[in-house]
Amino acid sequence: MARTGADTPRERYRAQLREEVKKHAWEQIATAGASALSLNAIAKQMGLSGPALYRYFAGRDELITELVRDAYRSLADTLGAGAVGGADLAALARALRGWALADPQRYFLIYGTPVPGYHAPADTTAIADEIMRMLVDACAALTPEVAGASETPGASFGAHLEAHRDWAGDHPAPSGVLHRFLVVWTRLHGVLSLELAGHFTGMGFHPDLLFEAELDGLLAPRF
Amino acid sequence: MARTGADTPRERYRAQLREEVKKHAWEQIATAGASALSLNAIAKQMGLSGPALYRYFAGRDELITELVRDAYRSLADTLGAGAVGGADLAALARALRGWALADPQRYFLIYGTPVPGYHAPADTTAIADEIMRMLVDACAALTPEVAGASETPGASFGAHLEAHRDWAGDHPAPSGVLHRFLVVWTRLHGVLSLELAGHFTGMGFHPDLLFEAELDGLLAPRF
DNA sequence: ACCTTTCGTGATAGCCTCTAACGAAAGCGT
DNA sequence: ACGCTTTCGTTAGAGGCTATCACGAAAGGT
Repeated sequence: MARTGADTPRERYRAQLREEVKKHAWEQIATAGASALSLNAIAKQMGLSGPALYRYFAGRDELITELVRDAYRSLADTLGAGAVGGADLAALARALRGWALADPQRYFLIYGTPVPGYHAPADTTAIADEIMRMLVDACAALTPEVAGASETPGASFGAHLEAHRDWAGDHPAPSGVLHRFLVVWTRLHGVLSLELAGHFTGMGFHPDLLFEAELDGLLAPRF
Repeated sequence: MARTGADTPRERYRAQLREEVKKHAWEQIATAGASALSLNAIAKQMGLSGPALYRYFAGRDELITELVRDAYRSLADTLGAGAVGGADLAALARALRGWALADPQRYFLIYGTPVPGYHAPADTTAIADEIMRMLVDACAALTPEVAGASETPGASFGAHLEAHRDWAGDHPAPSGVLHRFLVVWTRLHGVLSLELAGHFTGMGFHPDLLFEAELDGLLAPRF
């Protein structure tokens, strides 16, 4: 199968120009953040004049949505490549960190400050689910037998998840695994986002060691 | 002492108008995010015309910086009020969550996606240090005697912090406490920011229970 | 009552998004 | 190879924004 569904030369050119626009967009985002993304400036950089790009993108919002989609896709592919031959949570976590450090603003485009009005389209959230599923799988592979008993004593969150596990779809993981996944997700995002936002700069310690320490705790039988 | 250093009626009026501008700014931020903040729109809302506000704020950036400062100040006051009579980490954490839920965009203005070029002024980071110090104090109060031994076996991050504890200033806490503070900070931020960003919506479970579960782990002798 | 400082205004430049109308170019079918 | 049709890129324009400037008006201080 052809990777791009472009038979006619027009669609070919169209897809190519769209990609070039997105390339410039990522450069702008990396250097000045997503809020500074200017469709007009991109047109100038490409030697085009102003409204030309509106033949290819309905507007700034559609371009950003496309970038969000590509970011999710890139993360899913990176995690998929980082977990070849069995779901290894440690490898997944380190792949996530590497991907985030390669372009912090790309990470923030997905997991950063949300725009109050914005709602991601269905196909984007589908990729987000795919990412979450990979992490759930890795968590399930971690504790295959004692999965249900890895709860912190006194905390009834596992029981609560038992009654609210619809979001996991048809995944056969016990609720203890789902709990572990949520903890993995939130803890990794916590260290990563603070590091990427620069809140550790000037503190002196190495953020990767903090990340590894948290990861160690996540891999333990009772997290 | 007077709370505002406004003796003359001009300074009085000036401070009052600045506050009114900030009030409208917070409303805009809460409903459309910080990137949609418009100095011009605020002027119109106040019955003023365009450039009038430039008598009171040097520009959009200065207004946002002022809002960031106020947000830090508000959080520091909230945490300070939530920890009267000894530093209680659980109370501090719940006060933090309540403050964040009251205005998610205000939380993101501090801990959200950073603008690549921006650097906070010194007095703002001073309030940030004050907040961190309150959390470090609460962590120190948690484990007064076995503080140094609460490390995860195999993870040498505590030893690393021993050599890089300059950021803690003159705080007498052992490195184990500093490690615990970092873990508290990153974990609470992890759950909170994902909840505030809406990444849990549609999942069915109650985010406060997840928060409480994480907090439970944080209060344990070995986190 | 005067003088000075401050305030708010309109005008202007430059950036942005996005729409509309027009001419040019390229692909497509015959 | 020729014409038709679709698409492309352009300029012009509306409306919004930040920010600066110069001017008149208002208010405070002496």
